[in-house]
Amino acid sequence: MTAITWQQTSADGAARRGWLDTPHGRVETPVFMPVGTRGAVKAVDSDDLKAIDTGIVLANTYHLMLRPGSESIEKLGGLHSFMNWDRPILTDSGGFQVFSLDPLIEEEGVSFRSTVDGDPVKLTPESAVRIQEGLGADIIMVLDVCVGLPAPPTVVKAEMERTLRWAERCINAQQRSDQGLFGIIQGGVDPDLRVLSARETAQMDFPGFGIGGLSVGESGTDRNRAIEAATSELPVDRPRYVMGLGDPEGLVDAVARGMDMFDCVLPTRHARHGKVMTASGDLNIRNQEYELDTGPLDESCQCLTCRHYTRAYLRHLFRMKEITAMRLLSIHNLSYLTDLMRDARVAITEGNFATFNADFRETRRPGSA
RNA sequence: GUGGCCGUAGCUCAGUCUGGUAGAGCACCUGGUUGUGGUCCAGGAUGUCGCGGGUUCAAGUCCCGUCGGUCACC
Repeated sequence: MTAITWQQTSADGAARRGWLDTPHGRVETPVFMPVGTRGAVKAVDSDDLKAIDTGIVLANTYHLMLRPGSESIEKLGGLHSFMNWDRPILTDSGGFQVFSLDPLIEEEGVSFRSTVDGDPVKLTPESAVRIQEGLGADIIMVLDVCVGLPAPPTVVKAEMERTLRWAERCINAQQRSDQGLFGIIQGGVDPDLRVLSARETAQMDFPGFGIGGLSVGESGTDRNRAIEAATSELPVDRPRYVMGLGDPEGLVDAVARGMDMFDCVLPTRHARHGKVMTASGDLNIRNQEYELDTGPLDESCQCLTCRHYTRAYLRHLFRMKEITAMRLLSIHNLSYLTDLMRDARVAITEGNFATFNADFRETRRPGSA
């Protein structure tokens, strides 16, 4: 009995719908997972997330190991209890920080300088697993090396191979049986490397697979090709998680190619910067054109923000840097992506995903509003 | 009343000594941010240089006058 299982409930072309079962319940896929780096999705709380119908959230090993420390969280009863979230949680391993914080990478592990106090911090495949076991998420990730693109092919290949070696070490380090450890596929935008990485990773029999190293500046065409290459080698009965992907078009592209899970800071970060995702395209709430606009952010949205507040009011709050603006815009953007995935699931079941995809793209086009 | 200082973009002010394309920060108007540092970056619009006269090829800058503000002293 593995902690994490996934089963397909319907499909339309390559797109697929399913159930992801975890110790904290079932999540319908495809699903978007809000990012709660330090045990909180910025600007919103767990009640807000439930109102949005968030099924699962992500938290971050690197940030939580520094503060408050996984030992503290373990003593406090684990991450679920700590953050008052009784639905599934996925923790990222710190692999992305390998990319974003530019640490020293050695075969043993990676060495960072702490972003909190400047102290040297080391993360190895074994310690990444140990820390994630202390945090107690339902799904944990292997420590990988995410290479910034573009990068020399030799570097992409070498770090993809290092990720494979580290994946083995993570499996050997795992002690808890009530968590699902996902492997991560690397290989940049080279389809051959993606195939190789996926084949080797799939042989390790993980209960699910992350596709990492994307959404780091590559074109949509390159990303889709990399996803397709990786998928060709992945088992059909395991969930596929595209790490860091969050732009609406990218999500639908990935769902069309059989991807099941996504996480991204985009909806919440954009919210804090005034950018709003809507069915008729993105808009910037600080723009002057909304000064006297009494409509909702998105006519087709039923979120708390769209039910109660006007664009004019939200523009005012945002320009005045009122904390409430961040909460309300975050609620909306998270709702938009959550609802987009819900609509995709329905379309898959009804067998009209292609129509859904075409309509989505048409209405998102600039000026179509 | 006398003396000093100040008056330049919506705001706060550089630039005046030593004349040579009207500037900065903030604010304003746009764009960017993908396994999170509420940041940051990039671009754009903005002028009766208080007013009047003079000197000069050329004045925000030098000279004279004047108006307004402010401080000190009577």
